[in-house]
Amino acid sequence: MTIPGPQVLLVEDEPQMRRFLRVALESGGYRYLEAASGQEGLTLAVQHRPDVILLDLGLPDMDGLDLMTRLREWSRVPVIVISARGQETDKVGALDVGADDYLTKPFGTGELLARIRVALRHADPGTAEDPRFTLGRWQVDLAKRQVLVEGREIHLTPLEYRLFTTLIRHAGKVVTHRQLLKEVWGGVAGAQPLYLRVYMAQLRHKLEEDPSRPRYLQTEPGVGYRLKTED
Amino acid sequence: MTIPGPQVLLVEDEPQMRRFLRVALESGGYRYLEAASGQEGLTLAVQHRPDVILLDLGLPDMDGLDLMTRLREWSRVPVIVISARGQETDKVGALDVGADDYLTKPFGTGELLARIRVALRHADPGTAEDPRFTLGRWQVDLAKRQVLVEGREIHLTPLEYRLFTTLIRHAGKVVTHRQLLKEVWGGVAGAQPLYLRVYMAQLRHKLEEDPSRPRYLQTEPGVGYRLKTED
DNA sequence: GAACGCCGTTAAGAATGCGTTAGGAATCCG
DNA sequence: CGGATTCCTAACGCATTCTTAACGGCGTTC
Repeated sequence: MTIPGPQVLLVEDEPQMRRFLRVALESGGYRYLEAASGQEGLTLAVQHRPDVILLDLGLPDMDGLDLMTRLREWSRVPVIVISARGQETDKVGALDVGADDYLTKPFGTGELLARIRVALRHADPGTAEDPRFTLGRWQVDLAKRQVLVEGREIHLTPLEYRLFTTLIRHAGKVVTHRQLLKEVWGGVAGAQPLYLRVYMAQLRHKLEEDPSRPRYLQTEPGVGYRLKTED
Repeated sequence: MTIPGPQVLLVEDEPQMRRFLRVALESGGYRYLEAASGQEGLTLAVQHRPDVILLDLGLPDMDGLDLMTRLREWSRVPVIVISARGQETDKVGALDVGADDYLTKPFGTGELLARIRVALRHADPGTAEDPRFTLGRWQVDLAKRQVLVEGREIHLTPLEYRLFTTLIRHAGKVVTHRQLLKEVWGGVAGAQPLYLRVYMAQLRHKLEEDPSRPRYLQTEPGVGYRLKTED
């Protein structure tokens, strides 16, 4: 399965150029949206909130700079201007009304895609919500290195956390003693299976409702441990 | 008199080009800083924290892409590459290791200045919007470089401020010792975890209500520190 | 039913990491 | 050049974390 990529809106009146860019963008993994006029471009921008806009300045119905100005009244979506006009005054004008980049035709698709990546990088720092691993009463935010049990934060020591996240990475599957020792203790010589018993007990105390009868942190006798996912 | 403008660091080995750009930048209202080699460029970046870096890829002592990579280990300062090489692979390579823009020589000063304005706009997420960070009794105005605790202004030394804002930028997340040392001390060789203990103690004394039991500036033993956000 | 293997639990000492203080070096600024 | 600020470094005590050992329960085997 593919995660739907960022959405790109192309505002361009020439059908030939649209076809060309559509292929480039879709094969680059982006969701594609197009408008043949400035009006349509504004409408689509409102409706779909694209992640990047590619804007041709030479539109039939309205001036590209006007479109930029109208757009910037309510949105800061990155705009990459693509234009046949390479005059410096054109570039400066577009950049100063809020465009983020200016590409002069003709340009290579490689460069275009690279500049789109830059634009997305700029926009990203706000939109990124941390992915969370959720199981029963537990919520684990791997980016924050934070473990919540029923919304309350639980403190785990470095080894506890590594053991827990190792089980999470292999959620549902049995992880052997040997593998756990390797991944958590990093192949240090003295690592013994005894450590696992001690730390699993600590984890159960901190995380399980009834530590003596664990619901998720299960033992596979003679083999290893596993984090049970379904119930 | 003029308010000191943003500071621009130029990394460029050709004296002629340096003279040309110096005039352009200073008459454009920017504070100007120059380095003739990659090493010097990195050093000046650490010491002066420029607002924008103009980087010529053709340096005598080190590859421009290496410089980008080293820089991006601890800083997100906008970098505009200026290069005589206009090949698409060069552009894509530079943009993908973290450059924000790529200008091919020769270029006009008007365009350069406009692209610098774009870069500054990105770095400062909107002068129209709050560059302010609020948490509990604290108010941080990142634009003014001002920290208020219950409305009273608290003076932080440069390193204290950098450490604090680094934690703010990763608010909620654990920032490892290594990462903090890189971002605050700029990857200088002698940086030791001891520094962090000393400066965290100072920050807590200046900012926390009960420095011995910090509410926000929390320690993650064996890992790093974190600015706890209430959620 | 005793012996054994495997696991969970607890606790205590060892090792490590952390907070704190303070003094001297380095730097900045007038 | 002198004073003030800021930074670096070392030392010490305390807290946390890791390691290790001892003991008891449970099931299986002989």
